[in-house]
This record gives sequence, structure tokens and C-alpha cells, in this order.
Amino acid sequence: MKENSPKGVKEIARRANVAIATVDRVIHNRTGVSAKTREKVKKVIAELDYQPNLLASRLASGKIITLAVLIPSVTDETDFWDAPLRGIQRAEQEISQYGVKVESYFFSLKDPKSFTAQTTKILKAGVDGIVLSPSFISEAEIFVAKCKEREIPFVFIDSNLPDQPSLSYIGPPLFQSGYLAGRLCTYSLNEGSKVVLLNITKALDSYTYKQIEKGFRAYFSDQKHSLTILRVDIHQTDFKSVANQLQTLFAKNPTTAAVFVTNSRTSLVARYLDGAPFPKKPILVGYDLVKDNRSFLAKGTIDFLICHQPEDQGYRSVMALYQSLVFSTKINKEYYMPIDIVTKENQAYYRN
Amino acid sequence: MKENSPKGVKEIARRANVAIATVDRVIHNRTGVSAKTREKVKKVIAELDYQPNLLASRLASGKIITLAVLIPSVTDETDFWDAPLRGIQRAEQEISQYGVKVESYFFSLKDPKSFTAQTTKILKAGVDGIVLSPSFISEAEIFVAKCKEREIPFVFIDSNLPDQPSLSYIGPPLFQSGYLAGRLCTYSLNEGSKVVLLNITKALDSYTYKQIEKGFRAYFSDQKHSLTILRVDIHQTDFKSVANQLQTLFAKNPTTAAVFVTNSRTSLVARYLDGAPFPKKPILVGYDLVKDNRSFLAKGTIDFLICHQPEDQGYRSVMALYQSLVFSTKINKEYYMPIDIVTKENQAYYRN
DNA sequence: TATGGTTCCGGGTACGTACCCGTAAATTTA
DNA sequence: TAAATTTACGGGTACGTACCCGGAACCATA
Repeated sequence: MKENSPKGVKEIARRANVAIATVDRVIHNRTGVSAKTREKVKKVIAELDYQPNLLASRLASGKIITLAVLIPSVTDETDFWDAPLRGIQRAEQEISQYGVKVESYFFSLKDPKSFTAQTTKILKAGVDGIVLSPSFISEAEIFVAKCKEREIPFVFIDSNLPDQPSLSYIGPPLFQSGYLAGRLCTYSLNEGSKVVLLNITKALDSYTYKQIEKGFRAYFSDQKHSLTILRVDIHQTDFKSVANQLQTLFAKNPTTAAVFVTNSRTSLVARYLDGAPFPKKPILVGYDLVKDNRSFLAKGTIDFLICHQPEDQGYRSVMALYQSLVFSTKINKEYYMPIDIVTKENQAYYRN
Repeated sequence: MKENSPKGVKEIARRANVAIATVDRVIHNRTGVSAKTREKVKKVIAELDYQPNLLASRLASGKIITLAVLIPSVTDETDFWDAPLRGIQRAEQEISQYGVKVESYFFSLKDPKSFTAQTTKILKAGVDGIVLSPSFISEAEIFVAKCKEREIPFVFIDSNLPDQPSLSYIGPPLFQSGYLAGRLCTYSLNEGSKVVLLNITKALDSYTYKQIEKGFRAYFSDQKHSLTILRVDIHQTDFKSVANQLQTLFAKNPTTAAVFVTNSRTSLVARYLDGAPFPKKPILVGYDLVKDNRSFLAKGTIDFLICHQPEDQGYRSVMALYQSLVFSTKINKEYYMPIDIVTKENQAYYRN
């Protein structure tokens, strides 16, 4: 019952009549092999459909692969990035068994300089691969240019810079996500009323918001709805400012039937709606099952949250790099997360 | 910069003044070590917070872990199980690198005997762990009893036998899933109309359908809806029979406003609805983004599909066994999949 | 005390690959 | 054509763990 035939490089060496070291050179395209020998060995490798034993390989090399993760820090304003971080840590734990280390770097969403500072650290640390959220476009572009120069692969998480040579983008399909938001806004909607598209943000990450807005508008033009879309930008993220602006908004537009918040700050609107008297509460649609949104969803103030499995985004980003570096697996340039609809009824089982 | 301190068992052996083999005996609780020595070694292991190098361990042992998967085969009637199978194969591919083999066994949902026949094969093959869908309750109970006897761990996928000593159940939270179905049926619903709960199945897997039905009814009693829930069972799964029964059903109940199909055969109803004249098409809610359902969802005949990430179920089932066997990771007795709402707008990005 | 049987323990090799080092052969240079 | 390089290749050890095998120490019995 025992398979006594030697395996791997040893068998290749035997069949090709060369030393193991030579086989090794061929496998790793190293120099020091004549063209003739190289061909001979390659042929045997192909014949045997040789698959290197990764256990042995990693063990022998002793090398530790280091990955860097660069994402926004969790703040009291939003804990959105807590979820990707959890996924990243889960991935880390899984692959740490196999000689891979993951180092996390955090920057402040309020401060592009903190982003750049961290990129410097990462480059100095000399890592083998990078996961990053390119929240600040021009800063990120500078960084990835340097990565490319150094041949360090990187993947974008949650938001994308489509024209950059990233290994992959792992995040939501923004246009379609906005499109679905349109649909969700129109459940039990009477014709002729107004719909508000609400950006609450300091730094308008143009690409992300633009794509969402395009999708949102596309839904209504596809449906030939006759209602008005009112786009409102609020550049303050504290509750008071938001409440003030909403006050004015609703005073001017009493027939507002739905509000779509383009990011996770949906709870700010919910909080306002809960405190204001409405004959018929507008439908509220937003993003992300963050802590502050949870209770409003449970209460019914928020009707729908669109989510893109942030934890899984973190997990997959790290794993994509790992797969690429260790197994040389081909990675899709775009990996779109599903567009999940989270409601009061299914939120308990949503894996954030 | 080089860490020259010996690692692992060697270092333990040095510190405890014993041979490597003795350390090995202690680690694997083998016999042949005096109580005194054992204690001494254990102390050193604790001090060093020793983590075995899995690469080296798996390499040296050379053992191949074999897992068996027992699921229904894909038929032309439903390709639901294609998705879990894909997930299983993805997992297999990932861990085959590390000396794990996965063997798939298929049975026919129409024939309990085929299930039993495959279980016999599996036991004969002598595997280290099993993933199974316990579609036939009593047959499955007999099988898992044997597994328990032989101390072979097993996990249930997609449907559960709660009282059995499984390592884990990986599948949907059925009650809550039915509950959400209730909610989905009531979008744009006028009071006073009827809702149909429709089971189209030959073998009524009592536990699964009962749980879904309970959840479905619970929603309506929670909402204090005044409408009637009409439960209908159709025991034939071919289109003609189903169409006939639906004909009678709708003739008798013209005010039917929504139909909830409790499994993936939703497309049969959609096909009927498409061909029948309706003043107002009832809302159609069902399960699973299988091939036959896709086009009806895109057309709008099916309004909502509830899905539980079947591919991921397959992936996670295999990985749970792997984690448990290789890393001795603790596995949750229940791992509930999220309850996803799939619509025309987000189906393109749904990872089935 | 000799004999036989346990119990306990250490030496040593193997797993499949990476890579250092030394040397023979081929090539260039003088 | 001999010497100096360069190129090509093989021997051999190491990675950290598993496990075989053989020997010493201990114990019991006659």
C-alpha cells in the first residue's frame, strides 16, 4: 500500500539525470544552468505535472512574509473600519501558521498628512505586500507609484482608484449599490414626492460618492419616475450641524418621502427624525451596519441599510495578497462584494 | 540580526534536559514518560508558550487527512447543490496544499437508499471527518450514530438535526428566515387579502419546513395583520402538476396578494404566473438564486429571493472540519448563515 | 544472583525543499 | 598553450517535527 516512488524534486532530478540543486535552479529561474539542461529539466517537470510541496518549501526557506495594512482608524465618530480590521485579524491568525505576518497601520480620515506619514513608515519597514484604503486620492497615487517602483504588490480595499496598477480592488460595486438604494427608496412611495440624496462628509471622496449618485439617479430615470431628486451636501459631521441643516431642508421640502444617506452616518439623520414631528416619516435608507445605526434599524427609523460585508473585505484583501505571494495565484483585478440589504428582520444574522 | 536560539522542541529538550523524542511524547500524550519527566517538560512548554510549527509537523508526519462530503447530487430539477459543491471544491483546493484530501459522495433526494449506500462507502473508506446534508432524517441518524462510535467528527450543512452530536451546523437560521419572508410578502400589500405559504416538495423534510413556517406565521402575528395565511402543499414537482394545483388555488382565492414558496422551486410558480392573466400579479417570494429562478427575478415575476450563501456554506463546512482536525480549533455548535435578500437590482453581485 | 519483562529515554533518520559551497568543465585572456 | 575567469553542476546540510529502534534502568520472580 505504500508509495515508495520518490517525490518532487528528487524524482525530477533522478529522471533528468541532474542534481537536486539544478532542479531547484530551474524551478526558481536562477542562473547557473545551461540552456540544454534547463530544457531537459523543464520537460520532466511538465511530464510529472510537478506541484511543489509548500509545506516543505516554506519550512526550508524560513522566510517570513510581511504584509502591511493601511486603513482609517476607528473613531468615536464612526466604527466602520472596525469590521474590516476584524477580518484582517482573522486572516492574519489563519496564515500566521504558515509564516506570514500582518502589520496594521492606521491613519486619520481628517488628516491626509497622517496617511502619508504612515506610507513612509511602511516603505521603510520593507514589506512584501500592502492592503490599503486609498481614501485620499492624490496621496494614495503618490504612494502606489512608489510601490510599483519597488515592485510591492498592493490591493485596494473598500474604495478604488481604477487606473492604478493594483493587484485587485476588493469592495462594493458602487454604481449598482446606488441603483439599489433608489429601488429601496421607492417601496410604498407615492408619485410626485421628493427624494433626498444626502452626503454627510467633510472630505468628499469624489469617486466613491459620484458613482453612488450616478447609480441612484440611474434607477429613477430607468423607472421613469416623475419625482424630484434633491441632492444635499452637509460638510459637518456633528449632530447639531446636521440637525440644523435638516431642519431647514424639511421646512423647505415638506413632501420629502425618502432620504438616502450615502455613507454610514445615517444614524445622524435617524436621530433627527426621531425627535421631529412628522405626519408620515420619510423612508430612510443608508449604509453600513455600524453600531450607531443598529438601534435605529431595530426601531424602524432606518428602513434599510446597504452593506458590503466589510469584515469579509478585510479578510479577502489579506488573503488575496497571501494567495498571490505564496501560491502565485492569479487574482481578479476587481472583486466586487455583494450588495446586501439589511433590515430589522435580518440584521441579527448579518455578518458585518 | 539573526536569531540563533534554537526553536521549538529542540529548545524545550535542551531546557528540560531530555531528548527531543521525549518532548515529542509529552506533546502527543504518548506513553513511555515518567510522571516526573512529563511534568518537567510540560513546565518548560508552558514557560516558552510553545506553538508547534505546523509546517514541519505536517511535513514530517506525512499523513494525509481525508474528508468526506455527502450531499445531494445536482439534478435537472434543481441545481441548488451546485453552489455548496463549488464552495467545497474551493476549500479543497486551498487546503490540498497542506495535505488534506476531500472526497465527495452524492445521493439522490428522491431515494433514501442512495443516501444509506453512500454512507456505507464512506465508512468503508475510513475518513477523518465528514460534511453531510442530513436530508433523510432517520437514515442520517443511523449514520451519525456510527460516526460517533468511530469518533469521526461530522458537520451538518444546510439542514440540521439539532439533537445530534455534530461538530457544527452550518446553514440558515430557519425561523428568522421565514420571518423575513413574511415581511417581504407585505411590501405594498393591502389589508384583508390572502397570503399563500407554498410547499412544493415530494419528501417533506419536516424540521426545515416547520421552522420556516413558524417564522413566517410569527411575523404576521407580531404585526397583528388581519390577513389569512393559506398553507398549500404540492407533492409533485413537475410543472404540469404544479400549474394545475395553482389554477385551482387561484380560482378559489382570487384575492391572493402574495405567494411564499418555501424552497428553490419558486420558478415553477413564476412560470405559471407569467402565463396566467392577473389583474394584479401577486408578490412572489421564494428561496435561492438557482438558475431557473434567475430570469424570473430579472423579469420581475419573482420579487424577492431569500438566500443563505450556499457556496459559502460548502466552503465553511469543509474549513470547519479542517480547522478542528488540524489546529484543534474550537468550532461553534451552530454557525448561522446570514439571511440575504436578493432582488433584480443586486442579483448580479450576489455570490451564490 | 541470574533471568525475564517492563518502563523510560535518547540517537538518528526521514519528510521535501532551499541554498551554501566546492569543484570540474568551458571559455576567455595573455 | 598555460593561466585566469566564468559557467555549470553536484554534494551536503538545514528547516522543525514525527517516529522507529535499540539500549539502559528498574522491577519482579525463581
